[in-house]
Amino acid sequence: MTNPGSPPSIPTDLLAWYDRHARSLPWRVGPKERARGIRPDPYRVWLSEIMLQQTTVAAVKPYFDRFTALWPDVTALAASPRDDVMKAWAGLGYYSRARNLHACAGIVARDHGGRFPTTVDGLKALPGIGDYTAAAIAAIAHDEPAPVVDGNIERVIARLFAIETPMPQGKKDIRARQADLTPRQRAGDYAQAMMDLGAAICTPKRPACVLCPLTSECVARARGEQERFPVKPPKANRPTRFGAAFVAVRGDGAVLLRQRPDRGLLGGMSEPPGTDWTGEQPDAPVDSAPFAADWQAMPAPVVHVFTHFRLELAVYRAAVVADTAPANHWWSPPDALPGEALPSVMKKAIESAIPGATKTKRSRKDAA
DNA sequence: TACTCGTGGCC
DNA sequence: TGGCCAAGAGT
Repeated sequence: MTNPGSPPSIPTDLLAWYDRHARSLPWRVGPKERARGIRPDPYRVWLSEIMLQQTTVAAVKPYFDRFTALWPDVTALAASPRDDVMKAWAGLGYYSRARNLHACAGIVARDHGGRFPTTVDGLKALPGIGDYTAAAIAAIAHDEPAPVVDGNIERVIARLFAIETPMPQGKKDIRARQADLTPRQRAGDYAQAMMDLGAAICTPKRPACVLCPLTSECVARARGEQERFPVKPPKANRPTRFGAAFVAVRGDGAVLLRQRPDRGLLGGMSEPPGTDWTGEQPDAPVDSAPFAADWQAMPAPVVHVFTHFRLELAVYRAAVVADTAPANHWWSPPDALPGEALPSVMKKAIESAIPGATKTKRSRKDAA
């Protein structure tokens, strides 16, 4: 697929800009080092790309540092219990990424001798690696001229060529444009340059066109309607669901937890026992408690917004005397609670019942 | 294809 | 304040 209208100066101008303005990131080999022949570690490229899926750079940084300290290479990650990975991922969201991360590490360690495939097709065969991530790893780690298209690049190209087809149908055209633009040399730097441009200059709102190295080549800019692209359909409404969570506290401060099923929402993560989440306010949630106790309702529900619904979670607390836990439940003592695989919504629920319980002693002291 | 799947920051 | 958005993948 070729697009004769693509000015060949776009990759050249962009790489010249990148040489001066590349962001310094923990997982990145910058253009200067890259020119000296330093190659990125495919493990670190892979790990960062998985973490960065639908997630901001600022949110990823501390997780990337922790993961690489705990697991310096893919063999170490594969050898670790999956629950340790889920605990380290807690709070980052999209938990299927953590499950697939561990599965992928196992396959690379056992079936590929600890080395990642170098081709797009080989990478795409691995769990958690789709079109974008396969192209990104091939380009960044191996300088393969694979067409990388993420949300940033989609926006940049939609504006450069004023692509009117609404997303996601327009992705096909954008991918063809990107395949045509991607240079045979410095494909990894080119992909990262496009993403940096989208993140820093060609932003969704109020793009800084006066600072853009491609401003003279941008069709949308020439028409003065850069913010109209990419064209997207209107979004569906977010319904509200209701549920209840039961925070049982033992005399020593331990909290009763259970593990969620492996698939679906928050799959494989931990939580206090609770009701299902439904579209209606439950009449008597206490009837659904894991056991009879003096359940005290917290004054306000925890409100949490997921991608496609909003949750109002009524939280109940009870002091209980117990030396056993129901099947598939366990008592998590105070010093273990901050390290549990608790998604943010469940940390919020526990915090509303026991302020400070999910924070480490150090972070509590730092906050004070 | 269209839906599911988290979280936090921004204006 | 709430809608939008972020280096998407799996089904």
